[in-house]
Amino acid sequence: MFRGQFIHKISKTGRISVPSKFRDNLQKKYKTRSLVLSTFENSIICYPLTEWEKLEKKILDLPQFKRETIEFERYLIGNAHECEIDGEGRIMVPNILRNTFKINDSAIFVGLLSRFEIWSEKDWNKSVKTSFKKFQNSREVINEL
Amino acid sequence: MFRGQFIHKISKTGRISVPSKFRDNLQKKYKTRSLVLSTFENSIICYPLTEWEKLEKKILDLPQFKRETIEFERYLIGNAHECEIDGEGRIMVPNILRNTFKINDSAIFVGLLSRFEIWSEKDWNKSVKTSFKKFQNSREVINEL
DNA sequence: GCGTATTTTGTCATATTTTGGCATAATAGG
DNA sequence: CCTATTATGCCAAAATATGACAAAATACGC
Repeated sequence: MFRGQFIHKISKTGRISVPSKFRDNLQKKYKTRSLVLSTFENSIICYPLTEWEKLEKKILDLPQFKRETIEFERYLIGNAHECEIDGEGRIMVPNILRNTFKINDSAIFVGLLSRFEIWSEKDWNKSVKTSFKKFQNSREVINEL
Repeated sequence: MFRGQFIHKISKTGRISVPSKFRDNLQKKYKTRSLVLSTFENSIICYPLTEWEKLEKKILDLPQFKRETIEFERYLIGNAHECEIDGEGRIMVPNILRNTFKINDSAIFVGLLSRFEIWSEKDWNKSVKTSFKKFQNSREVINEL
């Protein structure tokens, strides 16, 4: 499972090393060295390739001309890029995604069980400020846990 | 069961020894040498790995694009780090958590039955001052005991 | 209270991870 | 086809985590 937060430097060319714990999990649990990066809310969302493909299968079952399907696809699939992890444990974050989220110097990796997110420091800090409050609200929903 | 309070020194690198009573309980009752540390209110919350994984399983069943799920995950999972107890009974507290709660010199371990918390001395002392009053209020609510 | 056993803490050496730099390869644009 | 730009592979330095050992502090039994 992907968990926790890690802050890493990103090179001028968009290279960044994936946290080693994430890499281990990727290898052991998902048997892959590839990630699919896409956009979601204010950050880059990252799926193990194998998980992403499951998601695609589910999306294929949605009614293909329904407005919601198309809009969901344009957003999630239309921004998806496959990235392989190199020998040093790094990936290249595509420019389009980097520019969209203004990820320049450092980036925060945030584990979310079966996937993780990459945030710009600035946006993450902004989101953290309200995160406990949001958590409090979401807690109501998840009372039975 | 985890009970009571213990104060321990934390090294510059973030290493701290887990109270031996907690270690014994972890081994005997939960059959693990690993903890998961996360944030909750004003301290680091610590679960035996085996208990934590039960929680994760429940979370995995929630709809993954729903707002509440994500906000819950970002807060609880996004701050969760697995820590193994080493040969000397110590764990490494990740920098991110240490910085969040300003745990620098000494830390207080507080047992809460199936889990425990790690506090900075300062915050713990602050919380102690109001804790009897809070207890008085909570007493009204906890009727069925 | 005293001696022994256990627990906690400090230090150092080693291993792993992350980062930066550079040379080469691939690609796109003119 | 040549050039400019971007991507990739490789190496090494820096930063960080881990393991081992030993000293200090504390708890325990007598």
